[in-house]
Amino acid sequence: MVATTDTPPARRRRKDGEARRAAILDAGLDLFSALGLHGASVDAIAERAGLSKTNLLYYFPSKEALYVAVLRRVLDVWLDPLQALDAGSEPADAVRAYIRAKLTLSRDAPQASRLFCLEIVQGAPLLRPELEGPLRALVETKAAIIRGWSDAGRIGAHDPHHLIFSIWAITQHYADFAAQVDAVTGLSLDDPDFFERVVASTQELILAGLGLRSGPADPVPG
Amino acid sequence: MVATTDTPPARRRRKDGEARRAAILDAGLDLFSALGLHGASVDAIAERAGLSKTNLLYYFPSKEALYVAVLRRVLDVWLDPLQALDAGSEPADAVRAYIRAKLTLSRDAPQASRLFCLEIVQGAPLLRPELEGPLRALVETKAAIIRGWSDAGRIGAHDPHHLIFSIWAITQHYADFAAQVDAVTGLSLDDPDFFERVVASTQELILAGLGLRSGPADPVPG
DNA sequence: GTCTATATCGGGATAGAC
DNA sequence: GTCTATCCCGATATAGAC
Repeated sequence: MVATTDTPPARRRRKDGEARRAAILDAGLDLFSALGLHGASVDAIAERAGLSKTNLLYYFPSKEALYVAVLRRVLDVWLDPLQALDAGSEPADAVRAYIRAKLTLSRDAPQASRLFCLEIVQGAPLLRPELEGPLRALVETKAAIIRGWSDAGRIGAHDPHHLIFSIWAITQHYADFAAQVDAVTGLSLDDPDFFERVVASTQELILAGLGLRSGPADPVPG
Repeated sequence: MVATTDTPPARRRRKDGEARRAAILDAGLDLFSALGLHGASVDAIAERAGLSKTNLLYYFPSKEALYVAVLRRVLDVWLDPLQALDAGSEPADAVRAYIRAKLTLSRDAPQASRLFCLEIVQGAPLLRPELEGPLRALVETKAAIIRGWSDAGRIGAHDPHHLIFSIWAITQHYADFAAQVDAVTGLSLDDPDFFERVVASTQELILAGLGLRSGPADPVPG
């Protein structure tokens, strides 16, 4: 088939290719997060992405290569909110904002959270270097900020690592264990009311742990 | 070793069978928790359990049947500590004990925690009924106890479900995300010192959230 | 870039001897 | 209860035409 538009064929093809790749990555995230690396088949991913199995393997040389590509993309989203936690803000505001950002991510990108969880639970065979490098460095930076706050008496003394882990654990729980939360309560973060209650409860818990009285609620964006 | 005693052959054989089954279940837990249902092969499980693949399939009719058996066993261990949380105790003592029990489980049975996590993250396809039945009922019972405490003014007002989820999330985090905790801190719950610090931090955080401790976490009152 | 056809293989499960 | 041999299917990946 020839190019039927006046768009230069080369450019056109490349743009389609990018869209195709993105669709494949999306489909991969869907299925890998639900079924695991070995539970998801290339065939099923291809079908969801709207192309054939062989065609998918034209874009990614192998299933594992696709999996790694999906995972890399997830990790980027992952590190994002923590980057934003900065020393300049008031501690209570910074922590509140961070909790809301993490829970928003759990609501809007639960599959990314789950895939990340699957990978870590299984020992992070592929992610280990990323965790020991960039993640560790980032956590140390932020831990230093928190320690600075407590040294200045702006928050109570608390192990910064444990604080960060606790926030991660609680906020990601609502994405990773959504099936359990739903089974027990019948609710999910997609319910706006429930979402706000979870945000408030988590903020109260963490701020109380830091010895900060829970002040006025943070502004709801939107 | 052969049966050279006067033990009746039938009884003896049955006892061996039970031991075999247990060995298979152990091996299954090892591999399923590390590789997932589809990632672990019957062959590998059999090898770890010290028998042949076909022989394993004499004890369990199929891979999935074995997987379910492993999962059921995990669930029993799972529900155990929550059962122990009772209304009679002082709230602070009950919560402290529960947190310690859960973290002890995370230390001593991390694979069980991880397998459970894998299953829930993937939507709990097999466990759903158990979650909506027994687990939900148990949580409701315990939530009622907690609500009773806050109604009586013995703890601050706090959503009981969120409290339970938070405790689960934090305590299981140290088993399920052990790879990440290790990558960031270089420590694990197997380190007795680290274990005690995690117990103390978690207890302080949760108790503060319940209003059972005022101000920053400071073990020395004064 | 996309298709059809096919090579190849691992792994779950069964048959039947002992 | 345990073994050897085998069947069979699904799934990854490749070859080659268009």
